[in-house]
Amino acid sequence: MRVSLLLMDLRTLRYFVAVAEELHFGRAAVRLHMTQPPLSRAIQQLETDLGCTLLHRSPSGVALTTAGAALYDEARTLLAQAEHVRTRVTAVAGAATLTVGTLADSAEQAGTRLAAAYRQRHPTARVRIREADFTDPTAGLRTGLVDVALTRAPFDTTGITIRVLRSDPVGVVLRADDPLADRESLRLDELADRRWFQLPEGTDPAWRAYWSGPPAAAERGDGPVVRTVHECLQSILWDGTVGLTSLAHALPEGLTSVALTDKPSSDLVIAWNSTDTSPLIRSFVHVATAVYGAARKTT
Amino acid sequence: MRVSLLLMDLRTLRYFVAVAEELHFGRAAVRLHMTQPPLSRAIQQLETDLGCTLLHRSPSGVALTTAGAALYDEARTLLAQAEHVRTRVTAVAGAATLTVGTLADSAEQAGTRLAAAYRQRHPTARVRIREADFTDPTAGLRTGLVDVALTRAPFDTTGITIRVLRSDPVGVVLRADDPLADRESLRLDELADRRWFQLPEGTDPAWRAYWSGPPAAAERGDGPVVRTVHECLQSILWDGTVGLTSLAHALPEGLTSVALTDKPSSDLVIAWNSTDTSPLIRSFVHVATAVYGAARKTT
DNA sequence: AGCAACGATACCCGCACGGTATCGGGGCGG
DNA sequence: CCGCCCCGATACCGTGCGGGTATCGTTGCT
Repeated sequence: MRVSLLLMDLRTLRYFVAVAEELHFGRAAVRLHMTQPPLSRAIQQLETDLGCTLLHRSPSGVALTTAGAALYDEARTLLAQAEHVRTRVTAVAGAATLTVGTLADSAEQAGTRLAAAYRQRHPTARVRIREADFTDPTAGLRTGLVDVALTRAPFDTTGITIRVLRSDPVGVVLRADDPLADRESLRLDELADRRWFQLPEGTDPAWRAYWSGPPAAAERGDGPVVRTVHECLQSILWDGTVGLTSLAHALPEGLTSVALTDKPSSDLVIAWNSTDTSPLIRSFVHVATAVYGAARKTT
Repeated sequence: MRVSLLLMDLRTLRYFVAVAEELHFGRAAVRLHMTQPPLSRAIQQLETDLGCTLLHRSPSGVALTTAGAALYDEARTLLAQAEHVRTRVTAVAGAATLTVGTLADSAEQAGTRLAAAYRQRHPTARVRIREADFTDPTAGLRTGLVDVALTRAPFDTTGITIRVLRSDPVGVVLRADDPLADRESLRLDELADRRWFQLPEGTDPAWRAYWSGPPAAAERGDGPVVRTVHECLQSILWDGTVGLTSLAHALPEGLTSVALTDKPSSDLVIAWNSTDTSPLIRSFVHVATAVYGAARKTT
């Protein structure tokens, strides 16, 4: 029968406060980052809920009724107290620390937006960043060095839960004066005879296989073993090695990237230990999926 | 991008308070008139929102963390203050009066449930009931005697907005010793030669036509003119007249009703002047549609 | 070991919230 | 005086979330 009917929640009160201060639905809607019609409706519902008129409407504007003025005062203090509750509780919870592992430049610019958004929501939490090199695609998740990792698939996910944040096409990085540097796109096997990066032995096999160039080159194993982005770029510049990269990156002078037609895209993922259900991690994942688009959960 | 993410609304806090007091998700869910799974989820979301664990879960029960205990105190006071806001604002609005018109027994038992639910939501509002007779299907809406009417369609709805609350089959009322009283169902024309009630001249034509029996009888106009339920019943008992009624009613001793196969159902409606948008009326309509099932709006 | 209790998870559905498009009506200028 | 404009209200639509049912995993007790 649905008789709850309690519409006076904090969201609606925030709406009303905005309208009461702007005395104009359109401007209030802008301030609330929404459009005018649902705001009008929300205020109407609030009025029917309380059973009294809060605003005098006229085509030239809006004025508060006495009840509206009363609600404005009450609502402001209530909202302030609600914020107070947040800070109080998180203060009692103490300064928790969340350690985020990133794989080289996986996070790039969005990572800073992510950290900013997260710090805004959890001002008391400490966020430590630990940047990993190519020896560990989990960036320290398994060893417990970090709580959550921004990294790139694929790697062994037993015991680890990941969420795909984005899927980037992958290309090959060449010196700008390479004969193939001007091509629109390439196939992997066109570069099978080049020297390709190798990842260090002992790293995750799936991950090593994905990033180590074409199978033939990986088999030969005549390329340099790289651990950092810097090593990759230097070796390309110095001895003409080639290597894979996500095409979203900016490259230094003297290097270009060419799209590959036969290499599956690389997933930027956020990962955490499946057994670790701390709210800070949940919240971080939540913010991350919000900052990037929608995402699907796996493993 | 959806970055609002402010889950700490009053509803969620009510949930948490219930769990904190019961220390048991199942019992808390019962108290909240819901089931356990969405409650678990809501608390989880609250924890990720605040970024700290509020409850220690174990298969044998639940315990508050220090943060949980803090939130419990804060939340209780905040909820109390929220209720305070309600009462404060409605008090400032003053004791408004809502006059409800009912058409004879249209409201019947559900009417009392409606009034109870409405009084519970608006303790300060005065509700006056004005019972109308059959001379006015709007029960005083047009003349401004009432703000809102519980009545029966059809009638002229220009300038009036109605919502159908329910649709009742209509039957004919007979003396229990009438030769046709034992029939399972009847057609209207089987009773065309009887004397039928007539409604007073000058009432709404559509309404008069609907309730005045078969066209032939209405044409003859040889039945008594009735204004009240009492008059109807008395005239059936005394001189064998017959009349229409919604089959939902209980009838006094000595009378029975028989279903009619060729009479369209009668709509129980709630009606108000279209120009009258007072929140009290909106709220009353809202409660009414909740008390009866879902409903559709017309005119 | 088996069972019972309890919270968590998976999955589904209806609705409410927020969006776009449009209306109505009062004020003001040409 | 008519037409345009401003502003709030309404209509309608799509989607995400809050609720539901069914089931699982774990733990403790018998």
